[in-house]
Amino acid sequence: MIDIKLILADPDGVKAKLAKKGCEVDFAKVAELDAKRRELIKKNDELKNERNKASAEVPALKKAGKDVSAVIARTKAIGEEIAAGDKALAAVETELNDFICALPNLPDDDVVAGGKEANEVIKVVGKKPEFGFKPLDHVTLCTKHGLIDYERGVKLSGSGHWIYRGMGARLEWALLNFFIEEHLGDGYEFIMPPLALGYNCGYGSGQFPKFRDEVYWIENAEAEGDKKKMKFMLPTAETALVNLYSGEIMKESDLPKKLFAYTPCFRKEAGSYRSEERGMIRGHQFNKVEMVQITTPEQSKAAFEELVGKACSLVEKLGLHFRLSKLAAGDCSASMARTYDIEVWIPSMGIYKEVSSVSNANDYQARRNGTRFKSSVTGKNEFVHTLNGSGLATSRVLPAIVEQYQQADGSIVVPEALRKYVGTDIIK
RNA sequence: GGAGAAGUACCCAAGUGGCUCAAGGGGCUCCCCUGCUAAGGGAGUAGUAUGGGAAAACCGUAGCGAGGGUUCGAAUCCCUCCUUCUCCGCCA
Repeated sequence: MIDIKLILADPDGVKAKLAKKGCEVDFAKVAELDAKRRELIKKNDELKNERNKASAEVPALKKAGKDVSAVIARTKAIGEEIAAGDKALAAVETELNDFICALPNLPDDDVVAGGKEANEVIKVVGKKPEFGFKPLDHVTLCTKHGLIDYERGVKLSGSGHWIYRGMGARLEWALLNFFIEEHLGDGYEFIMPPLALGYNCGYGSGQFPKFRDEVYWIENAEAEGDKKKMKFMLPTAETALVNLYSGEIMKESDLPKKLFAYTPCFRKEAGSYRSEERGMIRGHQFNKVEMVQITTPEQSKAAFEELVGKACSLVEKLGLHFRLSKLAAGDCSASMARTYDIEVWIPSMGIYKEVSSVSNANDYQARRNGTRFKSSVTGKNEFVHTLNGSGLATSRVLPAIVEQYQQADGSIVVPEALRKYVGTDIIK
């Protein structure tokens, strides 16, 4: 969430930044509510002070054998006033909090305004493969080689589900292994989090309340109506990892914290199907290795570059043609100040599809979930910065590999980097 | 899933309604005395969040696992929840 102090100090500046994301806001209400809040706190604190003092007289008076009924009557009256004040304060704070929490993160200064159309391609790596034959699409190729069983996936769990089989499962597993080894080599810690998370994780990562309808909820029949008892299947490991140290004060010497996790990811993806997205371009469950860094504010820019570099390096080592785009403010997700996407070429679709999205949330997520560290710069507890990047999601890498590496005879060459995991050079 | 016990600060721990706005240790920090390694003496040690204040000072408020409640007053009594430990049950 955005620091309310920043909103109060520079409402127009914040407004201008949010406008880059296409978000129109009016902060008059915030100033008003905050003034009301302070007034109520002041008044209530004074009343509490009065009550504490009066109440402290009681034992002394009792000891002296004096009548305490007058004091008690007075404190009782004050108590009633405090109760009313607390109630009013809670209402104001809830209203204020709901408003602030609904605001997206501020984009970085160098992130341009606008939506998808304003995205900027930063670099292109490799070339579109040229086939001396009519190339097949990945659905045909995967079916032909028995790599993916689309039909039985649907039979078991409905549309948007598929089954990796045989060499397909080995290829998928090889990708995951390859990513994991790379991250281990870079000194990142391997995390295997729970796949079902509590509401607080969704909130702390900035995905809730806005996206709470886009995840799968596991309902607890006995806890019906109680949100806190319900769990949801994680839509990305980011949701778990950025909450790892929530509510804690980290040591500055432990930062930057470099983590990665392999998890399946579960998403409803309601209404987002497009006719050309056949096969495994968009599914309800897919595998992803996610990188997360938790850093000091000073470290976060370098950490972002590192994550982008790592993600690019993975695609590059797989020998795939891809491009790197810097997203415009409106195309970054709500929690993020900046995002770079890596998109890999899918020949059959004639477009680039995202395989990695690297983002810096700055302190937006940390403010929501309360992750801080003792800063040697300010001497105070400061919020950390959180960054995340897919490294990588497999569901589009595998189609890209299958399509980009297909041969005239229909066989598929296994990328060099994966051979030791797959156990073969070519899938025939 | 069931039964019992517990959760107090960096750690251990006292504390069943008001001289506890949390005792006492340990540890840590500083000072003194000794002296180059030991031992002793003294002081400090509730972080944090938040309101007032130009303010580093200073004055309040909240805070004893979390959230409610009772009360003039709650670490203490009541309710709900979380976590840990012990035992039982179930189990891939």
